[in-house]
Amino acid sequence: MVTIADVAQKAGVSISTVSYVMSGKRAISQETRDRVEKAIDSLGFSPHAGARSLASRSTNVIGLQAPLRTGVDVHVVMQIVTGVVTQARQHGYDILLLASDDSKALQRAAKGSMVDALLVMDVESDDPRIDTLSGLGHPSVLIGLPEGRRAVPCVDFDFEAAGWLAVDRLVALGHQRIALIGSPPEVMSRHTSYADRLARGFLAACEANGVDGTVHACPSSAESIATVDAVMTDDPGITGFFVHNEGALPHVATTIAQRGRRRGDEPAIVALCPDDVARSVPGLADSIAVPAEAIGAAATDMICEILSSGAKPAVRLLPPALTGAATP
Amino acid sequence: MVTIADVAQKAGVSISTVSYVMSGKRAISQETRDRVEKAIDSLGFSPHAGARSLASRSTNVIGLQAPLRTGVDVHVVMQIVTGVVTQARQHGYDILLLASDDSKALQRAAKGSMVDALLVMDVESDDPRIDTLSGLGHPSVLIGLPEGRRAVPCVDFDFEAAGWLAVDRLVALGHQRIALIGSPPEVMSRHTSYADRLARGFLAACEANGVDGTVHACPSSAESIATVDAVMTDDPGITGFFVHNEGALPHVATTIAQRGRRRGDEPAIVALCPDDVARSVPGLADSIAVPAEAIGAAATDMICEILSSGAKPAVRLLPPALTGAATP
DNA sequence: TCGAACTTTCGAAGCGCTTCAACACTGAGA
DNA sequence: TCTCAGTGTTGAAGCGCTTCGAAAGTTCGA
Repeated sequence: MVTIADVAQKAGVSISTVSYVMSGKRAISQETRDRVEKAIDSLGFSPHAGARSLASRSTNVIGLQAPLRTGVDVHVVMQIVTGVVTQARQHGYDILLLASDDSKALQRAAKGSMVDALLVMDVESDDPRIDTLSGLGHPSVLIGLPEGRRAVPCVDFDFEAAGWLAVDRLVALGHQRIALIGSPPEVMSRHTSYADRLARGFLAACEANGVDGTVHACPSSAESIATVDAVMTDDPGITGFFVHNEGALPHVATTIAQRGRRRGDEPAIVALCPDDVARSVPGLADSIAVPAEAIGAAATDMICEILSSGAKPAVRLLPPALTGAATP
Repeated sequence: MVTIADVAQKAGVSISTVSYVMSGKRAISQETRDRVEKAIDSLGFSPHAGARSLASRSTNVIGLQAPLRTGVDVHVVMQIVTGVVTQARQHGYDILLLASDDSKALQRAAKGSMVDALLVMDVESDDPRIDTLSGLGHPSVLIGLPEGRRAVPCVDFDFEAAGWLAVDRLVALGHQRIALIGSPPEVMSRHTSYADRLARGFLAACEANGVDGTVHACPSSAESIATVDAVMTDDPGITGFFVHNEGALPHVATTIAQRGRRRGDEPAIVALCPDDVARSVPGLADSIAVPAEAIGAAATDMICEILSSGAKPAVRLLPPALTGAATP
């Protein structure tokens, strides 16, 4: 293993000089700097992360707690993680993937000085991890928006605004009765933050626009077909659909189109999902992109800012935007 | 921060005794052990990971290079990662998620002593990372099966056997003309290892069974519908389908069923995908589960074994198994 | 010419842990 | 009684790095 001492010897300087060349924390003459850098390159030196973290009391690692259970929204989770990892590297950080999504894992990472900060995904309204985090003394950012905002920095998509946007669009297309085909029943009934916020925005917008809006939980498998069938049978007047359910989307889109054709009207669907998912489903009027990768990147930016400049905790909601009609 | 010295003082023993209690590397009397453990608990001590890695020259971290690009097989990637993370924790390891999927990232992690070993996913037939790995001096396991097996340990699903199994099943169901609806064209044309192996097994089994088999690349979006349409039009005699394309599966299943109904026969589909994906798609005859989580776990087990007992590199292929008919 | 004020480089003290050699005991065998 | 093996515990030497205080060298104004 090449150590900083080897580099120092080769460059004919002291160990501390090498260290200062690398960190830039003290002025070093150009000539010396060149010599040291050449030595570093030619020896292929890279500093021992453990030694560095021991001496500097920081690891340059961020812990990421991601919901690894398969199920809803794999694409979204994946893209958020991608955004986090990519952006972290930009800032010179690496990502430690935390296993279980409990408080224990967070504590282990923090107290063992394995990470400088923590990023927690899939936060629920009354998540016990929030308390854990505040007791930990490590900076942290939540991806998600818990109820009764505590003084914890959060980053999320503005689901409420997305609800409004979808309704506005469907109304503009001339639809008077609108249904939100949403998350699976288990997500709805846990009152997961994003599902609640979406429904809230959706219903408020319906009322503001003077149109009829209903919210329906929907399994994310093929069973979604039955759900949609039931909705369309119960109220044949519904012609506008706002779908937020990645797994169900292909089934739902097909079903709605078929039944619409059969009864002779033209239902419209606005989907809320990542862009590439929308693109792979035919027959969508429009879609609202969940900017999953951007969410991950934003959360990472925020935590890096807190780490470097001690920035204040803040809540950041990324605004929704309509994407033009997808696959015809 | 609580250090080992605090624990030692509280327990009235030396630092080294505390260390030996934790590592179990030397005999310690039960009485002393109890006292130390009580001190550890009451102080909430957890050792500094950096200090530990500096002194012991091992990090208890495994680097995982996962293909984070969205696209094909998000579920599979996700499940493999889950398997890896979960199993690693069982063995006392944590996972460092490597950003870009190039050699640089591997070198950075290894040479910086950030990890004890490397796990590399999505390996292609002639992947340059294989050479990088052998030059690194760190144990590593590939998830995937590169061509011309080098002396690198590999874990993967036995795609070739899966090809045989699917054909056997379709033949048993009475189908005489069979099509493999496979990966997207870009995957096929890169000669990605798994796609090749699947096709090889499929074609060999067709020949052995004396049935007609053809292989078709297929986009993983709704465009897959056109592909299947074309296949069924070109050769109306094809009634058995073997689908290995997660994104296309819902579309393909629907299309095949519809056209089959229209022309009055009963095509059968065997899908190759994770179990829960299969369950969410209606109309599958059977499916062959890709045991993604098990693959991740197996790879992790293998690398841990190499780390602990210096086990020999080996290739391990997980066998396919038919899962009973899915959603009716 | 002298010292103040810089600039550039260095020495050494840790950071918190592991581990080796060695020490202090105990009990058993000679 | 003395030695010897075995058991349990300790002191101290690092592991490779950062960083502080200070030394050495330079420049400049008085």
